[in-house]
Amino acid sequence: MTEHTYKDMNKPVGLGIQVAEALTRAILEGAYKGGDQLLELELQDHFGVSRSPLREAFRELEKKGLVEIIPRRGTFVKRITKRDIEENFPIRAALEGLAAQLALANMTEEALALMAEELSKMERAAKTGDTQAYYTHHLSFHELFIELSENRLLIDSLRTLRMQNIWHRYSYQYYQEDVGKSLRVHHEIFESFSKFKNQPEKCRQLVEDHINIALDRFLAYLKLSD
Amino acid sequence: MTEHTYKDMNKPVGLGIQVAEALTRAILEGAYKGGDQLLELELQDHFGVSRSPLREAFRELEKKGLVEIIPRRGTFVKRITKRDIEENFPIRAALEGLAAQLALANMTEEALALMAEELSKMERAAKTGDTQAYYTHHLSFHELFIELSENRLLIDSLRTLRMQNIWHRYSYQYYQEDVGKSLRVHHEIFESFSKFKNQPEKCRQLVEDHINIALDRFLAYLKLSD
DNA sequence: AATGTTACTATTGTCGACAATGTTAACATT
DNA sequence: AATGTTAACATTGTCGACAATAGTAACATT
Repeated sequence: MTEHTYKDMNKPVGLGIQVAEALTRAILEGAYKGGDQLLELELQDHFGVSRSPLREAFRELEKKGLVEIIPRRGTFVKRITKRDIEENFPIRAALEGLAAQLALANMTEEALALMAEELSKMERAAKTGDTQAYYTHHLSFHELFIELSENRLLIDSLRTLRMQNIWHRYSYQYYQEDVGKSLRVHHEIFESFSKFKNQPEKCRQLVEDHINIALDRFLAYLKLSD
Repeated sequence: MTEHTYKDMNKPVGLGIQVAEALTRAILEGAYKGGDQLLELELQDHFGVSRSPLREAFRELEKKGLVEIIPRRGTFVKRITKRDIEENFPIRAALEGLAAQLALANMTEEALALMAEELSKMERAAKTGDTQAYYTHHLSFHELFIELSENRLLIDSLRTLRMQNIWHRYSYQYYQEDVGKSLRVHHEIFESFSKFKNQPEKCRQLVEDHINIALDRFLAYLKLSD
C-alpha cells in the first residue's frame, strides 16, 4: 500500500484561487494599470462568480503585494513607484544572498549540472540576441539555487519579492540589461558554487552585489525615461 | 486649508479586522494550541458576527503566518516546529542586519538618544532581574533601528517575522537568555551606531550575528527540553 | 477480522439580498 | 463664485440560506 501525505494530493482549487490566478496574470501583463480599482460588480460579471470568491481573491492578491485593499473604498492595483523598487531590491539582494549561501551547503553534482545547463542556455540566448530567452533562463538559474536553500520560508518570501520585480519590468516597459556583463557575473557565481565550497561568504556577497548593481542600472534607466 | 493625506485618517475598521486582532492575541497568548481548528460556526457564536468577516479574519491570520488554511478542510493554528524556528531566524538575521545598515545612514542624535535610553532600561532591568522588562526594552531597541531604516517593505516584513518569533517563545515556554552577554552585544551594536558611521558592514554583521547566535542558544535550549 | 459501501453529519464554499458607507451632483446659501 | 447641504447613486460590508465536499459511523460483503 502506498503512503500518501497531504502534499501528494493536488489541493482542491476553489473559485477564489482560480480568480486570483487569472487576476494575477492580468495585472502582471498590464491589463490593469496602477491605481485601477477592481470593481466587484464588474468582475462578478466577467468571471461569472459571486462576490465571496472575488473578495477572497482580492486578499490573495494583497498577500502578493499586487493590490491594496482600502476599507470601505475598494481594491486598487498598486501603483509602482520608484520607491517601491528601491525598497524591494535590497531586500531581495539580502535574501538571495542568504539563499545562495545556504544552497552552497546543500550543493550536489546534479544541481550544479542543472545550473550549468541554464547558464549555457543563457549564453546561447545572448549570442542569438534572444533577450526573452535570456531573461527566462536567468530566472531559472536563480530559482535553482533558491530552491536548493531548502528554507521554505525563504523560498516563499523570495517568490513574492521576485514576482514584484517581474511586474516592475512590465510596468516600466523594456529595459535591456548589459547581457555581456550579466553573463560574466553569473559565470562567477556558478564558479563560486562549484569550486569554493569553503567560501560561503563570498558566494553570498557575489549574489547580493549582483542584484544591488541591477538596481543601480534600473534606476539609471528610469532616470533616462522620465 | 489643511492638507490631508490618506494616512492622516484612521482607517475605518470592519468586523473582519477586529476579529483578526482578537484572534491574533488569542493565538499569541496560547489560547489556541498548534493544530487546533478554528471553527467558523463556533467563532460565529463567540464573536457574534457572521462567517464573512470571520473568513476575512482567517486570511489576515494566514498573512501573519499564524494559521494555515487548507481548502475544503478548514483553518488550523500553525504548529510550530523546530524547522520553522530554524528557517525564521536566519531570514530575520539577514533582514535586521540590512535594517541596521540602512539605519546607520539615517542615524540622528535624537534616534541615538532613544536607543541609549532603551539600552539603559535594559541595564536596569538586568540588574533588578526583571526579565519581562528586559525583553520588552530589548524589543524596543531593535524596533528603533528597524524603523530608522525607512524601508517600509523591510519594516513590514520584519514585523511579521518578529511576531512569529515572539510566538515561538510563548509556545516553548520559558527560556532565559544570558542577559549579561546579551547586554554586552547590544552595547557593541549601540557603539557601532554611534561611533562607526563609516563601517556599515560591521554594524550589519554585528546585528546579524547577534540574532544567529540567539538561534543557536534557542536550539540548544530546545534540545534540553525535549 | 478486514475491507468496501452507504447513509449521515459536520464543515467549508458559494450565492443573492440587504445594510452601511462613501461618492457625486444638483441645488441653496452666502 | 465659493461654500455648504441634501439627495441620489455606486460600492463595499455583513448576513443568512443553500450547495458541495469531507469526515464518520453503521452496515454489508468477503
